[in-house]
Amino acid sequence: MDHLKALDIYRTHIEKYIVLNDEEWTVFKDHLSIRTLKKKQNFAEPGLVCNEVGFIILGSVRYYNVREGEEITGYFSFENEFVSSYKSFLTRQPALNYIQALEPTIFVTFSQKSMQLMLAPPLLAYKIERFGRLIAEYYLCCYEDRMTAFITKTPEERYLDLLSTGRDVLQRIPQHYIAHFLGITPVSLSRIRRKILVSPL
Amino acid sequence: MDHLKALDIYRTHIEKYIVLNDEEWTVFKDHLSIRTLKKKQNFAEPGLVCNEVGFIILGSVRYYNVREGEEITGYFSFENEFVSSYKSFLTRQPALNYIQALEPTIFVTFSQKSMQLMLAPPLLAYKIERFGRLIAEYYLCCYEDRMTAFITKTPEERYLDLLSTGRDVLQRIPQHYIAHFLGITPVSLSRIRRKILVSPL
DNA sequence: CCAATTTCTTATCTTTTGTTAACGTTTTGA
DNA sequence: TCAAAACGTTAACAAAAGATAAGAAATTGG
Repeated sequence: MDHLKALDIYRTHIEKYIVLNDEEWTVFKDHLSIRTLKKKQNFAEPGLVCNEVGFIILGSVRYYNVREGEEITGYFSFENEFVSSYKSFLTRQPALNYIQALEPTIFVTFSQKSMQLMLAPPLLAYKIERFGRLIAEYYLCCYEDRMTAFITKTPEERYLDLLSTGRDVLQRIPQHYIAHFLGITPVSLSRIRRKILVSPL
Repeated sequence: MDHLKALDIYRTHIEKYIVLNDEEWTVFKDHLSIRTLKKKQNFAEPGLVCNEVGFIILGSVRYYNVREGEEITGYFSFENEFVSSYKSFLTRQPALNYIQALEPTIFVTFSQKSMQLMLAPPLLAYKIERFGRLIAEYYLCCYEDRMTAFITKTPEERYLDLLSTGRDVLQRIPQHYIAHFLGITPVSLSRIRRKILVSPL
């Protein structure tokens, strides 16, 4: 995967948010970097401000917190999704969570500083405001769905939802990560799976 | 509470997001409405697109879903907070939840249509893009905190957090609403409260 | 002011979930 | 390739939470 190819993919995907002409893209592109992580390396970690918003070209990450020595996985992201400890990025407060590569992962990233520069009025400001708005809205919709599921559904239902909509998530991710993502323990998820196997639906 | 007073309060509060000069305010103001709800009336409901973003001048609301005939309260908002079924507002898909006034409540609102009009390039567009970005970011930070608490904390800890940071929430809201907000049943919350009373800290 | 409703607590019983540990399988990395 | 580590399942027990019901207290709405 060479850099130009990665940037092309990025440009194509953000066209859902903002369409840049060649002049704008030239400026924007200079604010983008390629970042690669090996498996288990961190994109973000607690105590450090997350200064970047990434976009996964290839690979995947998990978001997790450490509580009483245990890792609790809260979320995953895959190809063509944005990745950031976004509250930290926005507020410049230290992050509370790790973001860790689950496999060798290639990102296109821009920094908080670049965001500020591009928001300063010359060429791109207007479109970057929109870009920032749409990224925030994208995250917000994810969170709203997830929060609603937690309030109104049982762990078993959330697992079944994941089964039906979950693309290849369940194949690519260790099951005990999925368990925490669902808000339960790995043992409990194993029980739910057996129950479903025995009496499917 | 007369309308001019309410609009003044609104203008003051949104200055955290965008500062409008008098000309801009004049235009913006024409897109604002005052909406009042009696106790138990709905700001939004399932099946209908939520076409407004409100801001509470006086009063409070709860967000809730209905599941198997039971109302499950997921969130609250009070004075000086935005109110909307925001994903519905953004996507123009029907909302999944009710938003109900907990007491007689006064809102300043703008509509989806106004948002679109103000985003169309003449005077305000740039500032409205920013406004939209900052509202989305505001919501996103709320959601991120809440989601993290759900993944990493027990119901008892979430209740203690609410006790320490909860302003007057606990005084103003029936306890069984709080219970669902914490992700547990009212009976269970009652038990947690007793446990804390018996052995505080 | 008072009856009706809502709210909170408590008790009992049931179900679900967590904890710990054991065991077999799979994956990993040197 | 092979030993170590990670992973998933299962069992047994403990702890937490849900369901239901009853009763007291508080609030509400005529």
